[in-house]
Amino acid sequence: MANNPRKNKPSETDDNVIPLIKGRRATSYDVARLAGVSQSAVSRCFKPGSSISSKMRERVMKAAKELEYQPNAIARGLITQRSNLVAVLVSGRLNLYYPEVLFKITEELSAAGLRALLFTVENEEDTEMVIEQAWQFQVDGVISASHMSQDQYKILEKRQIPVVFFNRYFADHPNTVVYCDPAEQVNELVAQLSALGHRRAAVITGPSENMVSRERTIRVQGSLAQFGIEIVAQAQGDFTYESGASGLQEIKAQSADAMPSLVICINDMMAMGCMDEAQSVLGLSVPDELSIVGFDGIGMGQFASYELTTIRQPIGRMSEAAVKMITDRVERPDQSHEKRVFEGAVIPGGSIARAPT
Amino acid sequence: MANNPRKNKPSETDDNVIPLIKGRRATSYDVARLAGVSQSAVSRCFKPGSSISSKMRERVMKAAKELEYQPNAIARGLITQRSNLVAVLVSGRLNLYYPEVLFKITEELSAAGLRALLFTVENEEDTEMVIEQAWQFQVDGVISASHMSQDQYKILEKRQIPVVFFNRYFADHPNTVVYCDPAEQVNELVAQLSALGHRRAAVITGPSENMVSRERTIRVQGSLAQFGIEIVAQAQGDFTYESGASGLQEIKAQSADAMPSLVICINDMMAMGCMDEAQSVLGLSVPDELSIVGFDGIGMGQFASYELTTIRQPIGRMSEAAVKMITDRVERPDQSHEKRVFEGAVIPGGSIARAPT
DNA sequence: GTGAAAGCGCTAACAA
DNA sequence: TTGTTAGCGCTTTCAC
Repeated sequence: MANNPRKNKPSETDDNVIPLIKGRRATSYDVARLAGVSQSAVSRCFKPGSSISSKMRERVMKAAKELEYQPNAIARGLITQRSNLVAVLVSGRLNLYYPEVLFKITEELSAAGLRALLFTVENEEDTEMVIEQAWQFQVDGVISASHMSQDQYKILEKRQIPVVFFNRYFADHPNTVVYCDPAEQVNELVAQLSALGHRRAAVITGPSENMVSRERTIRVQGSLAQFGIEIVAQAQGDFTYESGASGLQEIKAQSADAMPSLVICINDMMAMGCMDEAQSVLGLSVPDELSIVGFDGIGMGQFASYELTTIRQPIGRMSEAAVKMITDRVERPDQSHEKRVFEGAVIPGGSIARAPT
Repeated sequence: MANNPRKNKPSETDDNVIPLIKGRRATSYDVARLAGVSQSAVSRCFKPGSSISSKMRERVMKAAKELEYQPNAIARGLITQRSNLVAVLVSGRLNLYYPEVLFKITEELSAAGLRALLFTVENEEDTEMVIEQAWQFQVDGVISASHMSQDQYKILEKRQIPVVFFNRYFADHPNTVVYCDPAEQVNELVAQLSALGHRRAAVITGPSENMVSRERTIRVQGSLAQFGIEIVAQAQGDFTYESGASGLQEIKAQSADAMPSLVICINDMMAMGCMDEAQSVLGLSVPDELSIVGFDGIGMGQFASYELTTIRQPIGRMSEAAVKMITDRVERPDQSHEKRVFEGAVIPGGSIARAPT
């Protein structure tokens, strides 16, 4: 760096000649010099809870303000081995079809003094790259709301980077997880549907490798069985609007003789696609001829065109929990794994009615 | 750091005693020692385009792989004065009502080798804080898709942090900007509407302090005037679905005697709210009794319940441009300001029809 | 309570 | 081509 004349510890001669090179950001040394104190004193002023006299603090802060000094988080991270960066992994689909999640997580991280390093992940190779990037940037932790293989997780584990899974986990490998298991609410909702006379249902699931989809599907199947409602057709979607629409067509094909009176979609976005397809294409009125329910509780589901009956996830509390779990594990890396399970909440809507006779 | 016995340049005795402390991440020194080369040789291997022999590279890479070494981006950033971090500022509303934007920007940043440090901004004070945070983290640049005052911008300017504004700019202050001016497309669409016999229109605007809203409103007003279409009512919304709905009510109140045959909403989300309100609450059929158009071209607008006629922004190309402009200015900070203006594209939909007679 | 000094992991002169 | 060396800006002992 010969072309940068700057030195961390300026010589006596520099002292008066160059109070502050124009355009260069002030360092703790600049502040120290201006305040006439040692550099470590400046450092202490910016570290909460260090022993320092009030006159010292005052002098330093005055100089700092004058130079617009703010500690360099990168340099701090280098020495403290804490970057205050958390990698947040989301898939494009998640963000498009459930934007609330990313938003809430970022807010909670921010409230905890952490910054979100955002990564969008579309496939396994992306995840691979993202893990390396996160490692290079010394992230303190990872919140993963996208797909991650067990092998990939093991890399993070070996590197001792705390990971919190958001709405997914490995059943056969210990991990820290926050998710929503709406078992009770599924029962509650299916009970309602049963009381409304529904006896023949169809299900539109998400991708088979997706945890959330699998869990919800199992809950739904269990509840339907318990209430004696038959599953006459089942289609697999990919959480998108379009797949909700095509899913309904598939259901129709599967049950050529008699359509079910109820379609349970494993997320709201598919439920919306399904509803539109029913009304616009198949000419089935919702809810009079076909009842539809979803999962998630996304904002759009409540638009007047849909008024979707659904089971909401407590995204705010889940995000808060995820961040808390990360910070806990950053503080104490030996902390054991933990699984925090939240309940859902049935959101009544206009998309269900008494089964047609 | 007395409890960390590690030294960057290990003494001879360390050499054999501690090949690699368990659980600690490998540094370039560890790799150098294992490969039996100097530390700077390791550094060179990881810097593309540096002169190094192939056998050296091979040896180093072998050792690096063995130790799972990846260069520390934080330390690198400290010395190169380049963090490879770009602050991305979005408002919660933008992300909820236009999630494509954040997604695209992040993807493009990633393709350019930059990481997105995500900040959600709700108000002026947030922006203030975010600017300080970004400064502390030594971000190479800022992409702002949320509100920022001119004073706040000047802080960034003084600190020589390149800023690219996404769909907003200061008219009276030089700045670097990417935005969409759909002047042509507004004309094109209004011409169509005129041909369909519309003579009385209403407009639902966004917040008056919002650039995008103001620009679009002006374009719309100009075009309507040009085609001799009267604006019989105008309501102000805040880009949300709800404000689209209430906006229509306000329009109805303003034009008690005779409703307009056309409502132009300044974004899609309000258009959707407006459409739902028209059909579900006011019992006005869209498009037969009321034509509605929007702006943005969000995915949801194309759902079968809406099939919104709208003017799309080329988000992908705009994001690409924004990232290019940032990287250019990181390379050469003296680069002059630039304004890249994109056109829109009319997306035909089912939300407009011949004006009722 | 304060300052001196070491060093976090890396890059980039410079010398060999 | 390779090694030596001097920092990047900060935190944290350790003396005083």
